Amino acid sequence: MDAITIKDIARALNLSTSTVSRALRDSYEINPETKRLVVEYAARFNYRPNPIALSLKENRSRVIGVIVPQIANNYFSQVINGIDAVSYSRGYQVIIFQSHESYERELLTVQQAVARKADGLLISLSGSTSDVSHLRDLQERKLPIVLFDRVSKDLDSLCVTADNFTGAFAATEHLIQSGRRRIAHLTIPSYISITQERLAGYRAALEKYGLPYDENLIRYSEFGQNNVEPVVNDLLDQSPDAFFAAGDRLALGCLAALKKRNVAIPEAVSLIGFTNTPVADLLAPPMSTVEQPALEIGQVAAEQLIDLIEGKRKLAQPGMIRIPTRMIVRESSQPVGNILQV
Amino acid sequence: MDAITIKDIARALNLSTSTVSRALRDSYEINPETKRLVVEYAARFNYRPNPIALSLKENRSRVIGVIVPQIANNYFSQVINGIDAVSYSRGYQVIIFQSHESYERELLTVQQAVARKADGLLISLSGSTSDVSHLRDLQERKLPIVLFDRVSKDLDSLCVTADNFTGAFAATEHLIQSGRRRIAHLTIPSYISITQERLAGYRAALEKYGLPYDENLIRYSEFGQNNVEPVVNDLLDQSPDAFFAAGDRLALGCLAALKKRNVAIPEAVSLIGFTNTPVADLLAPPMSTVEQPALEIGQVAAEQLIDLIEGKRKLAQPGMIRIPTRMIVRESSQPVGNILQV
DNA sequence: GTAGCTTTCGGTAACGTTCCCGATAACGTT
DNA sequence: AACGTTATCGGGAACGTTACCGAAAGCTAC
Repeated sequence: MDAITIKDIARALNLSTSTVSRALRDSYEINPETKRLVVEYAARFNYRPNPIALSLKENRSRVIGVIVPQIANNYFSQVINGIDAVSYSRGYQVIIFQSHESYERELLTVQQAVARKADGLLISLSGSTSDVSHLRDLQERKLPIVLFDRVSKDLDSLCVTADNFTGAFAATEHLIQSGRRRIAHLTIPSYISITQERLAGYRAALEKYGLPYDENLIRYSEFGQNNVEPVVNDLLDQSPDAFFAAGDRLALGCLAALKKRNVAIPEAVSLIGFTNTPVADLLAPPMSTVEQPALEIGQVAAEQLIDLIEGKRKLAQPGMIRIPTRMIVRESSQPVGNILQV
Repeated sequence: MDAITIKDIARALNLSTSTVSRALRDSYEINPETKRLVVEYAARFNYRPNPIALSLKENRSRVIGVIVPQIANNYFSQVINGIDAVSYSRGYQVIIFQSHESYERELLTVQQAVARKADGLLISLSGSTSDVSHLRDLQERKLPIVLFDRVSKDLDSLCVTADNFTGAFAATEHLIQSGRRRIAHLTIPSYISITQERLAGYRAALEKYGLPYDENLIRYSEFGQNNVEPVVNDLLDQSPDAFFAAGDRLALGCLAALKKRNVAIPEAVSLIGFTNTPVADLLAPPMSTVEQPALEIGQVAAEQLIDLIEGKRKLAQPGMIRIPTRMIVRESSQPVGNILQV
């Protein structure tokens, strides 16, 4: 037995489909008695409106497309949780796509989302995306888009990110204040906005304390933990006394590489990550981190997008919403003299 | 401008929609010249068939519904990656739903997936699900369903899980062989199948070595790291010399609780988890784990489901596919005398 | 030269739903 | 008594696509 339709109800009750439709939507022009009949019958046979038929008819779907580089990343899955919670409570369904850090896959998934008539898109750009014209096209076709985390200034859209500058500034300042002078910065490929913001925060902190900005201490690493190790090894030749890693994977990869080389943390080098892993204080040593409010970013992004979809906010009103970060100092970035106290 | 449809092409080329449709599907009964015209025009205006219209017409959607308790869990996100890879290459799209370990949410999401005309369902049961009649109903309506990880014997479906019994047996045996005698087992609520399988493996290993099975050493914990701590504290009163945690969250929660109580690992108690976290060897101490092949479970489950959907496998042919686990011994379960060697 | 075949296309219904336009009564108004 | 109003319902089209049925034109074959 397949699902019951409005036609089945109409046939069974000797009514027309339009009457049944109106009865179910509680239209004023239907006799209360008829309404009762229809509603009861529908309830008895567990009638559910077919969302596909509705999508076809109304050219909308009550679906939000979410495109992230990777689901298997605690940061993104927490963002998705935030998106999910808000969408759910406002009557939208979420479809998740992964770009796998590939520009081509991002293009494909965006097309799929559009084909599925998603009412709006929530996107964190892939690491290899440097051209956002595919998104600009969609925006010109009036498709609501909100970017989060990995945003781009080349697109006039609403963006929701962590306060990367302030977070990076605080992390760097913390390292400087705990006596570090040669602070390496490990970050992700550079088109992505967050890279530049964090780099700017790092640089601003150096400047504040009169430290030189040494390009040899900046390294870009591709994604994936395995790619981090050679970069870290390479950086060690510059004899840094601290690492500031600009991302989740980077921080863990950095930690793993340093441990493999038997570099003492925090005695030899200090380490602080820009991340969101819940196990940071279970690591060896417990890792200092700048925490991004992933859940909140997801919630805010979803709220903004749905406001956009429902016309509560005007389209093409770009802007940047920054959610504050929180620095958590743990053992990995203690000043050397203080280690025993911890 | 909205997306171009078959009608637009027909109008522009002075053809009928049926001709255009057939031309695009490369039907033999269309003049090659006409075909060329249509295909070129479609390519030029970037025509994409509307999947919603197709779903409505064919009562299928090329969509697989995946229902997991939580996305923000490395195990599940890896499974999803496996599902995603296979589905993608076989032309299916994946829609992910979260049950948030709630039976009610599971019911709801299943209904949504069905309403969206998912061609099949891939489900890992929620922790509070003890009744699977909602799934049995769907199965009787010929909807292909494959369970993974958290499966139920009350449903005659294909199941894909890790080899929980063998994995738990190996973990317990390893603890025994490294000199532990009072091995606590921390596990999740008991309706779920994996609980029972792992418990059975644990018990079998005890029996093999003539150790008593002490129910006081078995504890069930709800999900969420915060819920683990009181359970661990309670267990410590039974003076165990080892912990075998049956899940991702449990192992981490256990580690956190033990560290908080300053219980030395592995000197005082040994710890081994049944988990999938990529940071296990970065923890303090590096945590021994029984690794579940999450990616492979996802791949196999997706393959089985798609075979089912495409009729390559007969329906209602229940079975259990067990994917081997792999035990990785790290410092947290070293015999006390050996610690310094590591 | 007529029957039958092939080639190539068009028309229409159908999937489930909503919305617009009527239609039919019963009723009230003047 | 003629007309407008209200309450209640049905019919049809439309969303994009495909499948079935048919139909015209040209051809072959007897």
